Amino acid sequence: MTVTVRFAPSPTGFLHIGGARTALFNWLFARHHGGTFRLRIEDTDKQRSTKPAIDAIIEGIKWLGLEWDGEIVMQSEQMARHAAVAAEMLAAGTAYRCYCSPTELEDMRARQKAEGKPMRYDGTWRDRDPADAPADVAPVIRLKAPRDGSTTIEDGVQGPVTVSNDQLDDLVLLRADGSPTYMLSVVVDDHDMAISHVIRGDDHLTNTFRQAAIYRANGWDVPHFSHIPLIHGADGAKLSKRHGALGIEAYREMGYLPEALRNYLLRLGWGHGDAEVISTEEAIAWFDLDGIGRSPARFDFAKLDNLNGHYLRQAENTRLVGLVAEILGADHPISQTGLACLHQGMDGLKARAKTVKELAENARFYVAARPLTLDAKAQAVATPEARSLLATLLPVIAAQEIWAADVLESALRGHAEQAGLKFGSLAQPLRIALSGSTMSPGIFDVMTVLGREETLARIADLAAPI
RNA sequence: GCCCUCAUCGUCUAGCGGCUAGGACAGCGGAUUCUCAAUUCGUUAACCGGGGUUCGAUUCCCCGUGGGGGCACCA
Repeated sequence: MTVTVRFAPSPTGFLHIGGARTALFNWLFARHHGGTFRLRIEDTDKQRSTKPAIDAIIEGIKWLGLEWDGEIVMQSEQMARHAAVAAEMLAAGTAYRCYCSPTELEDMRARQKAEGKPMRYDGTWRDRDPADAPADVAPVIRLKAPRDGSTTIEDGVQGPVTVSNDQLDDLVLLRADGSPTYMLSVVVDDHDMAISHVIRGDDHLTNTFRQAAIYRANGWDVPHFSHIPLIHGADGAKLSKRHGALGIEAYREMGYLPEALRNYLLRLGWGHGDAEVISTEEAIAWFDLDGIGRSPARFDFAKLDNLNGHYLRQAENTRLVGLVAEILGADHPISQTGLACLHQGMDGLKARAKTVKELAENARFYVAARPLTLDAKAQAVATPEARSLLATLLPVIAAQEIWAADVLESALRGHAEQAGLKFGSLAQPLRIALSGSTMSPGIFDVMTVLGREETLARIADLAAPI
């Protein structure tokens, strides 16, 4: 069987984390089966769809590395086709015109709610003579849905799910203004695009029964559905705008790597034995519907951080320098020597960061101009004693002919021993002189990266005058 | 209100009738160490409740409780 899947976001906002995971699962499923992954923008709601949202979604998908196949389908461009299908259904007798006004429908629902009955269209116009149609009311077109029996779908995640057909009403296919509803549009588009598997959020599960009725009314094959549970916030509440429902670009800005986010999202709601760190190749090889969990998962930044740190350590230095320079360069342009320092110091830097943002902050001292500003903790270390200690260290360091980490280390350890000092007691003053902070990569690596001249100058800046 | 659905450590999960209920993150303790990380060793911690079915239930069934979703001329 040819596998064709799609990701079909509606551009009424950014690409949020749940959507990103849905896209990822679809992409992996397609790649796993050597199938096709399509992108369709469901922009039929002209009021709420915006161009910036479309761009943000496309950018987000690209950033995540989920390349789609073929052209992007804009749902709004298919509206004439959707309307034509509605007309065919009318002609075939699988749909009918309904002249109920919105007020009548509201009253109907209010009455049903009061009586404790399910809120559904009662089928007033289903069998009524079209001759009774009021002349001044524009009708909607409704599906003539099956009323008896029940509908079962074999969901790839939830298993068989059955709903009694009396729970389903005659949904609107075409609005009074002639525009298609979402229910019609998705079904027609999925059929036209030959979608074989629909993998989407849980929130569509009960809609699936209505959609299945549209497929059947047209004699079309019903695709295989899989409904994945939604992602919740850390507190278990539904992800809302104020509850961490951030756009994917926010994660980039927070300093997460796309491969880390992919790995995290994959594990959130999908498992493969004990596998935790999963490469994209492995993900493609292993991904299956069976592994998708049935219960909603909470988003956990601590685990994302851990994974991100892992991928940061794996990442190419050149790439990281580029990302860091982008952040640091926003304040001041970075000099060539600064860039060189970032390159050379990156091994030491990336081992200590969880996010690109943190990496950039930790790297700042390499590109900072003298004299360095000491942070609060560093200031506490910069006592008069520490300053005079630095003064005594200066000639020892300056005397080194060979500027290399191991040479500097043995020189300073030797000096500490001679002076009867613990090595740690001179390491911290040196660290704050070199980096302005109480934590940094190893001081000998820092010295090597900064070079003799800059190292001596930074120490001299802080050393007590002799 | 009606319908659908879910339920294992704090979190993500493994388990698919018989296990000392496993792993990962976080936490805690130790080792290492020039700081912070990384690394490494160890450790705390879970089957929502009640009924069944069965020789035996985390696992199957029912009820309850709790969470989520849907019930539009939104998508």
